[in-house]
Amino acid sequence: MFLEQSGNRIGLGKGFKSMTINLKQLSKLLKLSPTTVSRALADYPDVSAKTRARVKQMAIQHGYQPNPVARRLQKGKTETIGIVITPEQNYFSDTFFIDLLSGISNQITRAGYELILGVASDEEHEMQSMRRMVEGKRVDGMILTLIREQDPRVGYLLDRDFPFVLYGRTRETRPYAFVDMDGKQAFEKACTYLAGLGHRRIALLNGEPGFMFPVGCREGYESGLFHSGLELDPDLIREWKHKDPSQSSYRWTLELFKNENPPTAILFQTEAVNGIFKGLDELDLQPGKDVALIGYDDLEIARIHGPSLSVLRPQAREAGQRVVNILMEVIKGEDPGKFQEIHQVEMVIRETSFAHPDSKNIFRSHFPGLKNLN
Amino acid sequence: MFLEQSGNRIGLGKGFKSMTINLKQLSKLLKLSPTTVSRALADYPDVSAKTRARVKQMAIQHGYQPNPVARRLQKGKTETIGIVITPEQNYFSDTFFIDLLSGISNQITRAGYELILGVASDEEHEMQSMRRMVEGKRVDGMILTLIREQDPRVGYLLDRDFPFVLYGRTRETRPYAFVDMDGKQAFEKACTYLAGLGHRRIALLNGEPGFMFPVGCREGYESGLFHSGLELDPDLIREWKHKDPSQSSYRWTLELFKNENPPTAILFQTEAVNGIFKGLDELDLQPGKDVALIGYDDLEIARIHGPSLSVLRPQAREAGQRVVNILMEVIKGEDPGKFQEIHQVEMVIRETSFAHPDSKNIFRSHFPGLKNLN
DNA sequence: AACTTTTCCCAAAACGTTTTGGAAAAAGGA
DNA sequence: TCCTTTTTCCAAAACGTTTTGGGAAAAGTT
Repeated sequence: MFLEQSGNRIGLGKGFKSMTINLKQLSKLLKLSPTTVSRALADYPDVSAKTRARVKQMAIQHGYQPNPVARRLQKGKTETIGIVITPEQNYFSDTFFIDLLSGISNQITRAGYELILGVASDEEHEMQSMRRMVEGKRVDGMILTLIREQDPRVGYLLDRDFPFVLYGRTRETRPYAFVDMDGKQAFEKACTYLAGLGHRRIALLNGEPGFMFPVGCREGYESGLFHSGLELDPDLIREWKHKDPSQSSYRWTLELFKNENPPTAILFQTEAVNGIFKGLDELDLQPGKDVALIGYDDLEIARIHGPSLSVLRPQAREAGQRVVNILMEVIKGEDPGKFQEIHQVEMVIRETSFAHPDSKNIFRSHFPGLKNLN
Repeated sequence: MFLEQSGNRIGLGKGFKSMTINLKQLSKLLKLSPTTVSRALADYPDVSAKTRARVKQMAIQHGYQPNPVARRLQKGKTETIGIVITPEQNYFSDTFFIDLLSGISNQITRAGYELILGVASDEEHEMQSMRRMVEGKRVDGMILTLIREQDPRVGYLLDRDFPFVLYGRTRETRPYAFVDMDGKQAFEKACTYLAGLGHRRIALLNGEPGFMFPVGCREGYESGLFHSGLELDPDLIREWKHKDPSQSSYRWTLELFKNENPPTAILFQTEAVNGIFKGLDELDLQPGKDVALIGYDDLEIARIHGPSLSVLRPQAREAGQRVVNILMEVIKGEDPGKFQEIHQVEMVIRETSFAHPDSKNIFRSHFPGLKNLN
């Protein structure tokens, strides 16, 4: 009764902000030692059920929450994990990266941890931002994205035995933890699928070299061609740039069709879709009719252009959650080498991937002798 | 000499991670008290220039950095500021939001602070995430974006006198700090400009109602019409949705031109550009020829579609930096009401905003009597 | 009744800083 | 030389937790 009156109603005017309660104050209220209160809240068995209940009730009544900074100091952990993103990261283009981040963030919150964010304009600042976090003892672990084939960040972290998890993979012989999408399998599946629809000239508009992701895509593409009995034609492979996915993909699309034996299908990352559609439009080619398309990533733009885009759809949220769960294990001291996950990517067939009659005509015009188109 | 040998070369194999040095250890090395070392590094005047130099040199030699967690506890500050983003935030669509974030992040780092990120799936989780930061004493201040007309977050923070800065504005009578773009002035400028080019039917494809941003855009639009002696036609105003900017803007574009007296120009947020271009294409209208376009935000997609898009270009990076600088002042105890900034937005004229002959023809066909088109 | 075990609680130390309130030594003034 | 001022340093306290290492009381055991 007294408590109700003294605790909440009054003092609301101004000092509300400072009305946060202390462990010491709480323990005084309970006529217990701080030790016991702390242990009661942490469910230690050496505090009686009765007092534990009493403590907890009083704690919620006063809205007590342990000061995280103090706990971190005592525990010797920052309860924080770090991530550095870069604007170049056109992963940001649409829902994909935010989905990944969403999975990461939610899982981190669930663990009572914090996510600190660095934004770096280039490769050098990226490293600098990470070093600040690591050497400044600001985080317990790092999450790395947009991995390059040769990625100095990985070596750096391995050298000092600092916990980290990659979203993606890199060329590194020492064992490390990662979660990656099976881009290879995805592109192989898409390529085989298109071949099955009768396409014989399948182009690849791939991501920027230097990064690891396009490597898998290309492997899958080549493997898909091989298993379909098709030959690899270097002229059908192009790379768009991270800085201007639309412009570069537009340019490459035009170039692809200057080929005397142009493609009837294109595999690409969905970031590039605007450029491709513009290029095709300019060439008077209809997506899903004259040219089949399958994009990697199911972005919002994938659904706006003329016929809706068939896509390979990675589960970004789930991947983000796994990255965090794994990182927590690594922080606990588990062997990072044990955690190497490759997630399957589903294929969503929409309108751009069907072998249209016109597509077959184009095809025939190139190979007039052929009959069985499968 | 001895130091070189003992310090770096050896011990690299494994224990590197634990090779971080302490204030106590450092002071022992220097044969000084921790007090003096701490004060030397903080440039207090009561430590002699000689020892200060000695301390600093030893500090960098051993790579000493004060443990931020310990400092935070002692200083009673978290040295951390929080931000919560939501996937709905299609601000993420392209460079705009990442630019804002980049400005924020860099300035925070410069101040020696940390940026912690929450990702919330909806309005409710947004609040929840913020409360965790505030009531959990995890941050010294908050940055709010994507502000709604009635935004419960603002009231919440004002109620407990917690430092925060808005990127944007809301309907709230109590004084608070914000940085906002002058969307009103921008749209007024664009509208007036188009009117000056002879356009008499100017449409507005505005952002989702409920948010504050579209309010200013509309005000500017109406004001621009008024100053150009044009009448407001409610039929020329539509709103796209955050969830699917392309789809909804596509739909509304088609609808706009069902009007018996259709627009010859459209003002919109660039997020919606894909839908508009698709709609116009379907209607066989050429952007920059049959219809003038000016978008708000200079995104990468603004440059890919047929003619390059004229845009209103807010300086996101600068705004982000200002937000942080202001927040630091508010945290120090300055009156938030003193910090209310409205930044100008520049207009970049490219290809879609010129009054093309055809545009005038369309215009004439609607107002056959008129002569002076300005 | 005496001894052992279990239950329940707590005082003190520790985490790594910064700040407070001097104190010793050096320098200046008479 | 003695007193005052300035310079230079430091011991101790504090920030708010959690963990360590018991210790007293209660309950069991013989």
